[in-house]
Amino acid sequence: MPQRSDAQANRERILDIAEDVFGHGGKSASTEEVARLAGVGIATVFRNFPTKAALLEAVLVRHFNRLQAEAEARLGEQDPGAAFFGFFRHLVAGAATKIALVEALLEAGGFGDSEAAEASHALRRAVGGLLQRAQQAGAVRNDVELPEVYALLVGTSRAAAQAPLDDEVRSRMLAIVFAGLAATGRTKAADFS
Amino acid sequence: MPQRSDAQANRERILDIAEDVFGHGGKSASTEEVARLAGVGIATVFRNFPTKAALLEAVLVRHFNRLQAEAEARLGEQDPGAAFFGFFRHLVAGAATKIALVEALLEAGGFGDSEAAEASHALRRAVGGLLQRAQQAGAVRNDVELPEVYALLVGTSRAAAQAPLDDEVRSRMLAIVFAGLAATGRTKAADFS
Amino acid sequence: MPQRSDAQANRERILDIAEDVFGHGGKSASTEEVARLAGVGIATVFRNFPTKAALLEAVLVRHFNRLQAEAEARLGEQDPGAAFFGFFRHLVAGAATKIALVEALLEAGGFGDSEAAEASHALRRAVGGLLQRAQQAGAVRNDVELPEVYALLVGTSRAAAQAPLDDEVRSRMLAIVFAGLAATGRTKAADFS
Amino acid sequence: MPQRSDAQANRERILDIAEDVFGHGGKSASTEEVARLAGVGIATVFRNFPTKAALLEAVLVRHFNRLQAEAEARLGEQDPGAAFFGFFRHLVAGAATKIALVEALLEAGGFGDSEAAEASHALRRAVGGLLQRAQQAGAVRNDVELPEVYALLVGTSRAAAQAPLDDEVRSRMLAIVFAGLAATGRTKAADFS
DNA sequence: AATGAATGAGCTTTCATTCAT
DNA sequence: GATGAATGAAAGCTCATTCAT
Repeated sequence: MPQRSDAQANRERILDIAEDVFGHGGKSASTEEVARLAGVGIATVFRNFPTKAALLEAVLVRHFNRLQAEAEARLGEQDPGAAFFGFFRHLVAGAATKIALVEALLEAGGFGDSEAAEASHALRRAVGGLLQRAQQAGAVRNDVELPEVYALLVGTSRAAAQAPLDDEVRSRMLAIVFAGLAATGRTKAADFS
Repeated sequence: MPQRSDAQANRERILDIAEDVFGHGGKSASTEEVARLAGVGIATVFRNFPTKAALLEAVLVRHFNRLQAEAEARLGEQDPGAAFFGFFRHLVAGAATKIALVEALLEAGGFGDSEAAEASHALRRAVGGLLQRAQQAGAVRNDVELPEVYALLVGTSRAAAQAPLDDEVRSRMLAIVFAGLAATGRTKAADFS
Repeated sequence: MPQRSDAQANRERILDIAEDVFGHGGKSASTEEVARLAGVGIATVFRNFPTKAALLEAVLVRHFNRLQAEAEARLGEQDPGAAFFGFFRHLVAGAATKIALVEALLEAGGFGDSEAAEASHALRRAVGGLLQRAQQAGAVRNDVELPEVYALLVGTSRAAAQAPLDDEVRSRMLAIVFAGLAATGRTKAADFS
Repeated sequence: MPQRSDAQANRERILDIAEDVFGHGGKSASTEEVARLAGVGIATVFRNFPTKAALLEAVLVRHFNRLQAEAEARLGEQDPGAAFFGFFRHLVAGAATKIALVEALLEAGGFGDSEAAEASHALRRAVGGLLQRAQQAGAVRNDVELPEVYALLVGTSRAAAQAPLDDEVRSRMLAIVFAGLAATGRTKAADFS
């Protein structure tokens, strides 16, 4: 029972734990477990997030924002191909234990006009930026477009989030996708595999 | 609410509805909804499938068996490349509204030594057969192996199962994956896209 | 599935099995188990006994009637003391695995005007006859009356019906009660222990 | 429906009501009825006792502990015979409306190594203490042992718990048992009847 | 007459959410 | 603000009973 601890700190701790709990157990994990692991009362969770959906959304927004920041940071890298494929790999690797997050990734429009929808779109735009640069640099075929690339990002993340997919298989799976995305056969993309 | 209409027909209708319901809502959809949509009492569902898990398993077994039959039928086709890529496309297209089923696809071993586990492995073996023939025929790179191919099958299915992914995007997504799998650049696989 | 078997035989088999099932599991045992063990369909049970309560009652009536017959048979024995104490011991020993039956023994008035109530009263009267003769013969104290004797019969039966009460303990328990009932200390009653 | 009145008081009220409800209806009485009579929501019952079995156990433990305390208090009495027979009478009188509790009394070992098993054994030991002192004082025959005495305790309680057994009959029933337990004929024990 | 599939009410248990402290 | 006890609406599952065959 933390006394007079800063409310903001509580909110962050709840989000951290929720990300973990929902990541492992899916959205069907219980709010009470979040509260318990966060070391706060259940009512404190509901004070900060009036609804379970709101909590889930907050987790997603934060996660999307992080990914967006990561993507935008890579926009400034020298090698646009390395930037694009590196981000792709980074996102998929990070999804390994975040089932619920990945589930939400594609539901772009499913959030209504919520903050989560906006965060999701912003991430998508950032990925679009990486793709465009990679195409202009000749690292990715010019005839692919964002929707299918994004779908692949989500799909491979989803595959990686399941339990029995070890690192090596994930790597080989990505090598195939990258080969398909690469401008000239698979040679170039293989560099990032 | 039909009574005593025909036991076998009832069982099949329950399975059909359950495939639909669990396909959309995931395994968290309620058994009661299955019963209601099937037009039977809740107890009838539980008479046929003593447990919710048993119902889900029965749905999966039937689905896996269908896919396996489809895969094995294609083993006899003349063009091994067309057989492999055609089946891949077929499976992904069919996954469009079957979220939970796809979820279960990768959980392969998670069923203990149940019937579902065996059905899942049988499907995997059948896919392995298609892959092997396609490689021998030079349609698929020799350095890819079943685990990553299966992961891609699952991942792209998962991506396709989400709501706002229309046919064209799905097709273009698969074109990328097929290009990555194709033996010589993307030329060959593109034929099946 | 017995075909065209005599209906009466079915009824008897159901009663036999029900006595066993309810004896072990109490009245909360399921009717379906009775049907299964009797080798008949569930509907056959309900055709013969329109209600679970009716089945239970039929079991009780038969059991009470048997005990009554046994008691009345002993009325003709030469030694009234041996007749009384012997019947007491017989009833308690027989109760060992018949929880539900014993439960019902004391509920004399609880059956309304049903057949079971009559059977229960008839048994009670028969026990009264044995008691009276034993008292007239000087084997049982004259100041005890049927209500408390019947209560002891039921109580010791109940104790014996519980699982971990082995034969020897039951015997020693009865020896105490018999000593209390005997006219002159415990000497006489001990003869029957 | 009081809210947040006082947790401990609520817990006690639930236990009180449960003792009553299970006492009358046996363990097949519904938890929902306990909640309703206690004036709390069903979930409140399950918050305090995570399982129906746990609730039943808690009721039993409390009951056993009370009886044990009573027995031990009587260990200090001057007249060991009065202590033993008095406790016997007290326990049987108290059982009048506690069918299920009495049922549980003999199932002693049936609880695994739960708290209820320990409480039951402790009670049994306390009764053993009373018995031993009464025997040393010459108030109870030396050749009786705890198992049969305990069985009689349970059996007479069971008999007394049934509906139509009025006070006088119960008293006369006990007089018989006490006469059987008494060291020299029935003279001595009759004093406590 | 016999069957067993179908039924719906009811039970135990869980969980998001509210509210008195 | 924070707490956690209390809530009621499901959910999964069982069982006595009915009814078409």
